[in-house]
Amino acid sequence: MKKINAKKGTLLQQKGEISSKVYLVESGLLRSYTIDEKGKEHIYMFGPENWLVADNCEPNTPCQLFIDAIEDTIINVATKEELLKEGPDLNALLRRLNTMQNRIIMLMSSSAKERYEHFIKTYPNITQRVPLKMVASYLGITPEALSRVRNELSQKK
Amino acid sequence: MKKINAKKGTLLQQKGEISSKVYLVESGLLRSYTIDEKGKEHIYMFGPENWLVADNCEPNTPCQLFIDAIEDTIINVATKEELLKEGPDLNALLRRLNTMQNRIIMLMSSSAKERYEHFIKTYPNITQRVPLKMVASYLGITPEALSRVRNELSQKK
DNA sequence: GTCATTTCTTGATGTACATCAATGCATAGG
DNA sequence: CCTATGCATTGATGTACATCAAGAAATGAC
Repeated sequence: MKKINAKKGTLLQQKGEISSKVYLVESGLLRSYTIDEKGKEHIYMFGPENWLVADNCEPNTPCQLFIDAIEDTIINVATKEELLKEGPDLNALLRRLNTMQNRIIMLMSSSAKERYEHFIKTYPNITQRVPLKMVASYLGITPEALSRVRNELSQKK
Repeated sequence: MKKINAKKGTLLQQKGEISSKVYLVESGLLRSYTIDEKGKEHIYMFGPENWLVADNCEPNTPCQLFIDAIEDTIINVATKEELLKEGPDLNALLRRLNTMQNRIIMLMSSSAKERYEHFIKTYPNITQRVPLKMVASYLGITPEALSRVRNELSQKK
């Protein structure tokens, strides 16, 4: 468990690396994402204070995610082996599974607008801290589409 | 840990129930799914032999998923508390996280065709055992769209 | 401060997929 | 055996979103 200080913009991990680490965010903000064949980014997860950010790839296979710092960030880094030995936090794991389940259901059944509304309710602080195009990427839509959704919502009031 | 025998069509759990159980499939096939406001089903997961099927909802809150038997199925049922006491299988948990990560990335970045191709590679046996409309539901597309995708793919050869 | 870069927005157009409707085939139940 | 129900396919049409392009506003580099 090593504490490191990642300046905004620092790339912590690349897609394709074998030995992926686990990043416990103390302060700041990380993000994990893929880049598809067309060169398009898809944000998988934001990692604000107290989040555990990791690529959940299979052991000894190349990972899928890039991880970088959106803000200057202080992180505790560990290998997965270290973490397993320490005995991982079961409740945290279950919470993580819950988050992912919600995300999957959301992606399968909700419109762009519904996803955005859910996002600002669930992560109000993050919305302020990242460019909107990253929110769009997290929601699985384009920045243009998000802009129009926001327009519509502000009209309504 | 109680062993039960669920006939094809049996509903094991409803959306909205508080105390959701964990179902370890011995033989047969389960499925978990939601129904959205428009009455549309979205299959969250198939549970063939040796799969653990569960709604990963937060403790003491209403769950989101229906779970039923697609085939005559033999299951071991446990409460989450029981399972936690026994000490859960960490590797299984990590594999689960990996599966969900792949699913999320797939939903965010792939076309209907790509998702279907990935599905038949990953779950070749399931494709044979369920109606295509359930595959479509799992992939997040309509049966009509899946039919056209399959058409296209068979033309190509 | 100035210039360059990124971000956000707006409009025009394109497209992948949904929806709706009709038909042919299975399958299951009485 | 016959009928009802569910499943798969096909065609016509609709729509939510993507893509492309341009401009304005904010941010950052030096």
